[in-house]
Amino acid sequence: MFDAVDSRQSFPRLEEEILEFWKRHDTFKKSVEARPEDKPYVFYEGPPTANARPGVHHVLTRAFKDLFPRYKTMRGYRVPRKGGWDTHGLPVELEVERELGLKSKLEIEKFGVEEFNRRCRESVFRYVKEWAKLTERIAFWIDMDDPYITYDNEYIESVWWVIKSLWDKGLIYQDRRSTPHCPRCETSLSDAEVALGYKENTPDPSVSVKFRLTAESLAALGDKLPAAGGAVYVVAWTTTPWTLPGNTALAVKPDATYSVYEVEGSRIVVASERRQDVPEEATEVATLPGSALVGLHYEPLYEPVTWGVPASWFDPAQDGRLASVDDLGTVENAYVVLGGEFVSLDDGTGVVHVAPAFGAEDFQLGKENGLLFLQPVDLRGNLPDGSPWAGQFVKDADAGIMDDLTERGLLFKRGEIRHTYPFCWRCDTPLLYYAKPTWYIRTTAVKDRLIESNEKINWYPDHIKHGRFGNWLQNNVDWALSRERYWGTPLPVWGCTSCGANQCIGSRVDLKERAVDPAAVDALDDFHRPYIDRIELKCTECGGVAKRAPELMDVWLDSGAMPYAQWHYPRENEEKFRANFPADFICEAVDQTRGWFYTLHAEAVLLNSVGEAPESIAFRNVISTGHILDEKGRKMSKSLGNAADPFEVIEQTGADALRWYLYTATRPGDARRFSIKLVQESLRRFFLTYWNTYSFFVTYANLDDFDPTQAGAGEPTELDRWVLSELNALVQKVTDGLDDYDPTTTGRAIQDFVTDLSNWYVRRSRRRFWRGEMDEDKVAAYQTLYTCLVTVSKLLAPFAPFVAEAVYRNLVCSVDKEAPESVHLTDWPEAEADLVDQALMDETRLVMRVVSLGRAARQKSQMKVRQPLASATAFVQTTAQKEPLARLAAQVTEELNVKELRIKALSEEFTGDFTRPDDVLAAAGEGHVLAEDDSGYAVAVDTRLTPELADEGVARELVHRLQNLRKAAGLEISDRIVAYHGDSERVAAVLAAHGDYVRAETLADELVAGDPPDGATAEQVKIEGAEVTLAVRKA
RNA sequence: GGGCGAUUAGCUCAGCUGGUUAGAGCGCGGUCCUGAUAAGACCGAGGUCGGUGGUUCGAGUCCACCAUCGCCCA
Repeated sequence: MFDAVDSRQSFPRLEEEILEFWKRHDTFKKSVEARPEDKPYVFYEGPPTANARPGVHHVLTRAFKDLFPRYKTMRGYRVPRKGGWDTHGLPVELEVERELGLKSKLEIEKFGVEEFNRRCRESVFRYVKEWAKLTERIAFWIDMDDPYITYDNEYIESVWWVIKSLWDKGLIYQDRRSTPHCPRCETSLSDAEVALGYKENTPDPSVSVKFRLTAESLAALGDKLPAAGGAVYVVAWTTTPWTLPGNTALAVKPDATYSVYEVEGSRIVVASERRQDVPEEATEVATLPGSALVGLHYEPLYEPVTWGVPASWFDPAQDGRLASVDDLGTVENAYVVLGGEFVSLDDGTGVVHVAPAFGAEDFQLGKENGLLFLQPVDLRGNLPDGSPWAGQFVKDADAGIMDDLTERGLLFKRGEIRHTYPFCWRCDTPLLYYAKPTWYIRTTAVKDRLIESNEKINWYPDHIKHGRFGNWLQNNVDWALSRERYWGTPLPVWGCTSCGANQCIGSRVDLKERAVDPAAVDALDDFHRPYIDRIELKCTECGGVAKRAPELMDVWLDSGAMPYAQWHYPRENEEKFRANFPADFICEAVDQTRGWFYTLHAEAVLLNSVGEAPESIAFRNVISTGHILDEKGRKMSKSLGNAADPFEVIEQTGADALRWYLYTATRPGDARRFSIKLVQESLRRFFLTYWNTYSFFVTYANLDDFDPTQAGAGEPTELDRWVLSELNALVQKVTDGLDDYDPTTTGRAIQDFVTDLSNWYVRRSRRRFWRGEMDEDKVAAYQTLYTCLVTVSKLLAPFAPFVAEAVYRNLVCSVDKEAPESVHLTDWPEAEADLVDQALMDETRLVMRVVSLGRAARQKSQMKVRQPLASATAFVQTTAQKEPLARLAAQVTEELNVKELRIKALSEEFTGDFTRPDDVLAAAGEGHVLAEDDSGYAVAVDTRLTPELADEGVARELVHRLQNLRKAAGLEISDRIVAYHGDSERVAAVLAAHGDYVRAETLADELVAGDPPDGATAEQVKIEGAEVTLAVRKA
């Protein structure tokens, strides 16, 4: 006996029971350990940070992350799934800063780094309970008992090893370069981080500024200008007025033509192509080539030296390194006009303002040309004390600077533009490009390998491979590694306080060997700041004392090091690491393209290139999921308040329905609109259909004491063969689809099968289950439906682990004590190719089409289906289609409730290629009503009723009414009844002829004419227009 | 400014290598069926397949340009 199945099952409750079962039986662990160790399938968990609540978008990736390991497990692979937590970095610090009300690094240091970091460590697991709960509730099977945690000393030690491996090959270097800098967090950001924070339509000033040529330069121009006239100004354009105090050069395009205009009493120089930006009243007095301007000097707008800003220059004698300058006059290229092909004439004035302390190109120009270097902005983005805008943030100082220039007559034009500008991805402060010393990984050294090994990775969706990710690799720049912060993996570099030599350590052992006080290293139980900073090393060059470089590492480096660090490789677990590298499968949202996907890839390629990683890829297959949008197509975000709470959804629909929706709604890479209504639809449309089919089976199987292990095979009908053919075709399709990492079309195929199973197979087979005796036909029907339900439960297991489990346990475990106790411990079904009969499947589609047309014809004729008709005539296209349709005619006649199906081929009835419906109708015969479809198939029904047919119709009507009454009376399906009918000659006559039929259908022991007794369930009905009372009571 | 992706019914989505009159589900109106079904069937309303050109005997599908949206880059 199977457990009774409630067709009104609450799925959330069911799932909670299954969760209990899994917990009690340790099913996850068993599913991993049941598979051989020498057949691994490797999954990497991209670690989340548990310092915020999980959302629906986390369910999305986790649903996909869960599916493939489950599938591969059933295919016989061992799939360990080690969890992980990302615990470092700016996001964590910011959260703690907010709580403590700290606003700057100075305040953090006053507060104390030790306590600050302690709080960071605490905060990262603040929402770990919610994460654990969600993980469990959606059946994301992952080992949370032994996760890797990026703040563990072991993890940090492995990350150090990564750096040391690269350091030894010269791939880590420090350089002063223009780096994106967050003035609030006071730290550099990597390209990847900058990419997270671009904002469109950001307003900025757009100003053109006049730089006055020196008298000497004016003289040098000599006769290229008209003799008369006053000062000459070169006009440069910028959107960052605050960088103007740092200006030390201008650049023009040497082969472009520049015009000299006279306007408002002065002469200005602007590229001739930019005439439209000059007032109309300006008159051109001369033109000169850009090359004529190169080498001229101009007067600085500001003299930051007088504010106390130290001056330096790019000393060519020292490879362009910065050297301090006491007297600006000694620098030849101070405030000079340079020539540069990069200068654009598409916007601005054709003259570029150069401030080496800020822009990347500017810095490079400075290096190449021995320019002055002035940095009049501190790391917090404020102007210096001696300046007129002392302590003002640069963006706030813009206005003051523009006012000042206006007053001095040096502002040529002032406006506003809107463009895309980068902001800090965490704290939303506008980023400043800022030249300062930063540590880099020389990823550009392995750029070709990065691109080459990307070819070995299988991307879903595939356009990411050469699109977004490939382009990113093509544009690779060195990875800015260092962060001037507190909570993160410390950079393992120590610099000598006497000779300046740097050394890098790769382990605790290294550290101890080189330490001034080795005992202090033994006593070190936390590798974080400030403790690590207290360790001093002996300089390897001069024997002096080396102190740790103050920087931390980019938190993304932690994440990319996870293949090694999760095992504490190479200090431990060499074999585990080798067995688990690279991953077969990873999955994250598309924003990880330049995040985790890149860091994993970059670190694998780097380590492989220095001989430390066995492969040049970290993962073979990757699914990148799209974003989840709200109902209106907007991105879900906390600030909009439109983020759906996954727990709420699950409470209403269950986790399986949510998972199913996420798999089947759109291809994984596409953005998707989410609403609970859509999840409810997937529940109704798919799960309820499957569940009801299952419930139907159990109801009748229990009535018949059907035991699939004892009953034998029975005698399968064409219908059975058909559905088994469809089933095996489905198994093949699902297997291929999942091998191809495509759960979407695969899930839809399962859905289509279940629809056919319910709406055709079961619908067409119902009577076989109702019939009294257990004959071979009935056994075949049971076995067939049983096979379908059980096989689908296995196919469904990776997608909808709960429902699959419930069906499997009840259908299989209750009758087979030898069977695995969980569907997740079973083997994946094999498609039996010899059961797939394509011709039969095609023929059945033809039957369905004919039935559909027949129903349309009945609809047109206004003849209820309950009323039997003499015949239907099907018009198929070709002679060849007649035979199979005739063979399957019983399915049509039953479904259409006609006595006979006549079959005609259009190709035989008509010649020529055009057939009018009228002709077809005529061919069907008198009294027919016709329906035809777009493809030229047609079915006609004969609407002429004989008295016998009419009687049968009444009998059917009586059965229908009595069945409704049974239901209304709340009777069990197998209860026997006594039926009553009021006085009606018509009814009496019909029952005289069809009484046996009515009794059999309604399980009536007696059909009594006359008034029903008290307690019977009665109803007034109309039979052929006459009122009749019908009633039933339990016999 | 450049790159990638998307744009098909009110909504969510199919539509393979070009091939008659473009589909499904939900929703809406109607009819029917039903002792598994919160279901199902049939009919109907609802589409200039984002736009404009082009290639072709033939374009939702291929090409070019444009528009809108999303993501990414400068």
